[in-house]
Amino acid sequence: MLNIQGGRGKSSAVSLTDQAYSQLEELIVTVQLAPGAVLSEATLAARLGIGRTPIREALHRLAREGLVVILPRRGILVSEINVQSQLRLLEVRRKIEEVMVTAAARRADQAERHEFRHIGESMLACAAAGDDMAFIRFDDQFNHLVAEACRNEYAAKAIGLMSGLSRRFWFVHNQQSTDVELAARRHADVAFAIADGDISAAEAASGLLMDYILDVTRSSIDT
Amino acid sequence: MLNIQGGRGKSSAVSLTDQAYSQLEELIVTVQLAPGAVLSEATLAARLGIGRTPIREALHRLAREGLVVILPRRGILVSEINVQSQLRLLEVRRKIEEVMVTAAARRADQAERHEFRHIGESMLACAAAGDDMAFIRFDDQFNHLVAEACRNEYAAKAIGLMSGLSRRFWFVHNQQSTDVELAARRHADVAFAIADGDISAAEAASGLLMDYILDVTRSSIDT
DNA sequence: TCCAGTAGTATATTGGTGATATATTTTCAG
DNA sequence: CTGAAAATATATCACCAATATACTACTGGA
Repeated sequence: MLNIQGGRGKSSAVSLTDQAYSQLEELIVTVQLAPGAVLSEATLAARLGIGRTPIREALHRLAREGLVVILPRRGILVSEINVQSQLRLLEVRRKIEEVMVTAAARRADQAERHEFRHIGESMLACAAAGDDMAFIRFDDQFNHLVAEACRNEYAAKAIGLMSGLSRRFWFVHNQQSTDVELAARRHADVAFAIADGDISAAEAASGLLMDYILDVTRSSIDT
Repeated sequence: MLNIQGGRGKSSAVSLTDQAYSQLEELIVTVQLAPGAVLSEATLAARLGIGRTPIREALHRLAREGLVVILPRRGILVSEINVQSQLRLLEVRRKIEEVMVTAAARRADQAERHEFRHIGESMLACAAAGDDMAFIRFDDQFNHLVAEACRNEYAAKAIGLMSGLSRRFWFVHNQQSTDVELAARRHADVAFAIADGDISAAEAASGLLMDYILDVTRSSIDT
């Protein structure tokens, strides 16, 4: 039989597949593995010091997210960065974020609302201090908190499909063309609206945030 | 080296993983593998007559879609059907479908518009004839056509994440409570709006279709 | 002779199998 | 009731198979 309830024991043990996935995603998102780079399961297995099976499963996950392309029996290559593709991604990401943000404004508990306010204020502080790296960390926290507070696992999973490509695009283009002050303002407005439970304000702020991201994405065509 | 362009040769060869995935999804969606059923990689491998590796990869895909739950080192079970969960799913599916349908109305080519009209008319004919099974097949065609015509791979993938759970829910509940006439009317309105390239009509029709699906889902609570 | 084209062979890479290691639950003796 | 051991399941590994490309030698014609 099977104990359906599941153990209260630590299920935190991270599988090698998860480790491989995290490491590879980080390498690709930060373009340490550059777009167009040719990979192989064997090479990566040697590089990360684990067997081929976890590497293989991790690569299939990354392929689903569009970060690598698997050419059966030929090899694996890191996908190219494509602005048109990114614009299509934002077309649907905008709507999903809207759902998540309004749901979070409706459903977040008190602890989460405090956390939203804290993150919003921290983002503004980072912008004032010009600390880009700290801002990016808070942005990560913000995204995870929204995913949890919206109480909608399907929206969270759908966004998760796109987060890798979005993060890589941001990583490559923010260095040159990002206005951290404005980015922080747009994010903080969303965070405060959720903290206040103001649904229509959250929806409006989310729209403005996505407009901003869209502008940055479009402007990257010229550079 | 690696020929990036790739071969013009047939890449249609279906992997065992794909076969296992298709078969298992069908078994679960049609509840031949009932919710709560306990599975194991070894059992399924024997049942489908293939090795454990393809089974394993297929099960991980199904877990992403929420059709099975993997309990690490303990077992695998077919997920339960949950109306509340289905309502959360529809909350986000509604928005993604809206994006896809409006995009399809904007971007479909002539051949696709003809196909949309044909499918819409066929659905109405099925309803008039009371042929449920034929209607379901056209619904499948319709969904695939929308995914292709909207020219947005990210929306298509996001919907794909949810299609398994949606199909199973429909499979279980339609036998008792579906009004095929109305379902066909709602679907056909969307199809015709796309065929005409009428974006706002497509958006409105999509909303009505989702309202209908939401009604059916909510009404299943009482039964 | 020299070059283009082609068939055949070698190599590299993923796809897939079955065995082994490890973790979790269950059972049963004390 | 407690704890050790058996049972059972996945997680991982090492190996083999299938296949696509790259390379090489050969052939035929100008």
